[in-house]
Amino acid sequence: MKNKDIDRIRSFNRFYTNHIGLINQYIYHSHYSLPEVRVLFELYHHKSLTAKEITELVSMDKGLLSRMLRTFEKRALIKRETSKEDARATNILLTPLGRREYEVLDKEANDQIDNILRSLSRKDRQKLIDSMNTIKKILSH
Amino acid sequence: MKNKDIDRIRSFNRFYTNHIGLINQYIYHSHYSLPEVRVLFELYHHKSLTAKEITELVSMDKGLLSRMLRTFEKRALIKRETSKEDARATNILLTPLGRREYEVLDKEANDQIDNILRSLSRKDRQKLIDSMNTIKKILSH
DNA sequence: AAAATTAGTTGACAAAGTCAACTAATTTAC
DNA sequence: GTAAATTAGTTGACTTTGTCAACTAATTTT
Repeated sequence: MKNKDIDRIRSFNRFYTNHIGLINQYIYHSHYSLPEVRVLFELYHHKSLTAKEITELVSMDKGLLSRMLRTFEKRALIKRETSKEDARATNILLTPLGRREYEVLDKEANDQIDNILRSLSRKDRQKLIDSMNTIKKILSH
Repeated sequence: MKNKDIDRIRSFNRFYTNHIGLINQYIYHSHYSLPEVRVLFELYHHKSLTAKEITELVSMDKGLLSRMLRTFEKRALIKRETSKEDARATNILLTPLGRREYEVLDKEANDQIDNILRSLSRKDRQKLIDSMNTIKKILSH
């Protein structure tokens, strides 16, 4: 039955939106906002990115990002290097301090998930991860 | 391996946040914002709610909700009735127009999901829903 | 070499959310 | 039974987040 399927999926979407919201609250209470964490995440996992690339990765307005990067720069979290190939573009990368800051957030996020996993049996944990992988694979087409 | 599990879950969370974001964009382009849709959803599924109850259901600031309800009232989407039992509280319910408006949004959301399901084989569809139910059950404890 | 495009910055603004003070109604506690 | 405390909802002031368009400087395209 198709309609029932749709309802189940929408119900899951509501449920999971809520679930992720609860998880994010935690990191949210650091002095980084969620969009800031996402940008730091991308910078951490890429060595170097242009502002353009970041806006695409996290689908953020370039004006907004520009200001965010300025505050990151003031806090010495990032370093900018004008691209050799194209002087319009700037390569942005985390400073050692920026990397350390991200690692704190990363640790908090890990702990958060770890707390949830801890409350589950090994069997449920495996089922959870299998289900997530299944969903990801199916929806990635 | 626990760390790998954590990574997989975080990866799924990023993936699904993004996925839901894409789905929501669609409804977002109606003239209702996401929080507005959530409030309409709750009102649609409850006949009558107090403002207090709504703030709890969608975890929204009461000031913000108060203003939102005022605009809903101006657009004749809701009706308010002072509670007989407690004159501080107001029972809020959708007008017939409000219900029709929500049904349009609901239809759009269904179509959105339906489009995704359409692209899947029956087998994948079943696996997708099973996985969602599994996750929901495991994480609801 | 002029015209069009692109990366990033800036300013003006709109939308969303937070917080505390306030009113009116209702409990609670003496 | 009445004063004090609590509760539902409104309002105002403010912050944060996001949008949009104009602008500068560099680079392609024609």
